[in-house]
This record gives sequence, C-alpha cells and structure tokens, in this order.
Amino acid sequence: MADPYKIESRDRNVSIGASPLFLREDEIRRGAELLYFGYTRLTAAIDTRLAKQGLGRAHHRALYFIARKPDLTVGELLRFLAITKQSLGRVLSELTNRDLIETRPGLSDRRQKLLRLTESGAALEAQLFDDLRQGLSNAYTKAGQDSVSGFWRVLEGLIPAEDLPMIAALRKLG
Amino acid sequence: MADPYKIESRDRNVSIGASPLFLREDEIRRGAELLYFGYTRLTAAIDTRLAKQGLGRAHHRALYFIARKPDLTVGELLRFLAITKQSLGRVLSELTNRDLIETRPGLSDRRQKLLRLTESGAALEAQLFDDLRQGLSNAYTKAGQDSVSGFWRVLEGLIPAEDLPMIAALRKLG
DNA sequence: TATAAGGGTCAGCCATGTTGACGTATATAT
DNA sequence: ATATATACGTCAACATGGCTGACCCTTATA
Repeated sequence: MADPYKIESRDRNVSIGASPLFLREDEIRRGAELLYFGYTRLTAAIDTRLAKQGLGRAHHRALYFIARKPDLTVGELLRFLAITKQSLGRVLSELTNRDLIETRPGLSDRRQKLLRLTESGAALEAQLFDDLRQGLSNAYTKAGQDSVSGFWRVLEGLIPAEDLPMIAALRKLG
Repeated sequence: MADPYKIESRDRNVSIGASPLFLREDEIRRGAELLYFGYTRLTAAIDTRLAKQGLGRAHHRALYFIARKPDLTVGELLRFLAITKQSLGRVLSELTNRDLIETRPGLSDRRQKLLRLTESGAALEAQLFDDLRQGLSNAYTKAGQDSVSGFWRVLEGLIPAEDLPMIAALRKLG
C-alpha cells in the first residue's frame, strides 16, 4: 500500500523550476498548515490552564526556560525569548509577585540575576509540562519512532544555523 | 553509525511510568522546543516583509486562507482562524481598504460573502508564500523525503480528530 | 578611573485578541 | 405568511504582550 504521506512524484505536478529548493506548492502549504494547526492545538490546553491562573503564554515561556535551565540569567532568557527586556521585565515581576520564581545574584558576576522556580512555580510548570507531554506523547506514539526522528530533523532544518547552538545549549548542563 | 535523532532506549533513562503515553521528559522538551523555535524562525522572514507593508500576522493568515480556498465565506474563514468575528472584521476591512481582497455575495445563499484576493493581494500573498517556500523547501531538502513524511505524521497527531476534516478540506476543491 | 555590561524602570504606543450588545438581510420551517 | 434562525457587520470597552525611547544603578574590566 502506498504511503499516504509520500510526496507525489514530480511528474504528476506542475514543475516550478529545476532547483530542488523549489518543491511543489502543495507540499509547502501542507507543512505550513500542519505546523500552524499542530502548534496552536498543542498549546490550547496550556492556554486554558494558564488562563485559570490569570497568566498568559508569555509567563509560560519564561517558566519553561527557567525550569529547563535553572539559574539561567536574565540575559540568557532574553536571548531565548527574543523579546525586549522591558517586555520580559513585566513578565518576571508578575511571576515574582506571585511567588512563582525567585532570583539571586550571580556567583562569579554579581551584576547577573540567576532565575529559579520556587516550589509553587515548579508545581505549576510541572502541570503545564504535563499538558505538553499529553499532546506530544500521543502524537509520538501514533506516529512511531521513525516519524519522530523525521519530525525533529525537519524542524531543525527550519532553524538558522546560527541559532542552533543556543538551542543545543538547552540540552546541556547548566 | 547511530542515528543521532533516535530516542535513546528507555533503560538509559528515568522511567516515568509504564504507559507508552508517558515518554521521557527529554523527548517531550525537545519536540516542544523545536516546534517553538522552528515555527518562530519560519515566520520571521514573513513578519519582516509584512511589517514593510504595515501589516501583521493576522493579515497574513487571512490572505493565506483566502489564497488557499478562493471564494471561501467569512464563516469558513472564522472556523480556520478560530478568532471572533469582531477581530476578523478589523482585519478584513483593513485588507479591503488596501485593495488586497474583494467580496461578492454568495451564489446559492446571498447572506454569505465570498472572499477573494485582488490582483495586488495575490501578488503580495505570492511573495509571502515564497518566504514559506524558502524555509520549508530548505528544511525538506536537508531532511529528506522520509523525514518529511514523519514530520507530517507527528504534526497530524497533534491535531484533535475533530479538527482534521477541516484541515483536509483545504486540500480539496473549493 | 573611565567605560562597558547586566539589569531595572517609567511612559507611551501598537497589534490583536476578548465580551457584550445590537442591527440588517436573507433563509427556512411551521 | 410569519416566526425564527443564520450570516454578517459594527460600536464600545478592555486585556495581553509586543515595541521604542530615555534614563538609572551596580559591578566588571581595560
């Protein structure tokens, strides 16, 4: 039986040019749409849970990266989020007021602030992470190991080379 | 050589439980991060181009779906975008004022409005689509056909079953 | 000791989402 | 024929989370 996910052979389609960088429009649109709907549906459960606490996605992103890399600095967090420090400042002070995060001065550089989740912050992040786990585990299980590898590979290809080290740094110790 | 994208065997990791729905935290975080960064990087070029025209992402989403399904109705577009009609109304009137879209009454139901791109709207959408094409073609080419299939399969698994028919409808004639 | 770097903050603006209330034209069921 | 539902539009007020610009303090470092 034919793989329903396979890109159809070029000869059945309008050719846009000779370059392999110009694939059929349908494959591009399919990826764009699945990415859009997949992403929004994955975050839907999280948005609901956040709304119950009076928090938004911006708060979740900060909690997520702080959970992922405890004691990261404000500057590092800014690089992950790619927003202005004014925007982040608002988010961090709200999280601090709600006792979800706490800071302490940097060890080797006391200008820095090291960010950590409090106990209640960690509890909330764990709940939010569980929503991610539900969605992704389900999709991984349905799709199978080989598909998961492909999923990662394509997504990595969407990220400019200069940003990959930053993301790889998330998977290393502090 | 070992596939660097393969999920490491369970016995090397903390087991969270017996259910296959609860995979290792690292695999979940990896997917979440790649999805987040991949999506934002893919849309970065588009955001830049839109900003030059004084438009935003909301405008692009509307243009995209209208291009994808010419003569779709306002109600259909609302279902794709999952926003309120007030929000969409603002976007559509801005697009109309800039002569990027046009409407005509429904054929069988004159309460409906059928949405179409104007010539200049189609030109703009084509430019924006080209940014998508650049990003996705590049990622597809680097990852290879098998990975693209897996990419699609996992993303589909993130989408609730009740939403899949709507998305499938995009790939059928108007 | 001057300058750079990490971080904070005030003020104002913009884009894009939300509710709620209400209006009009057209379909459709009784 | 008339009542009701549907498709769409619109006014008003508000929330979130981005942005720029200007300016401040503390600590490193050349």
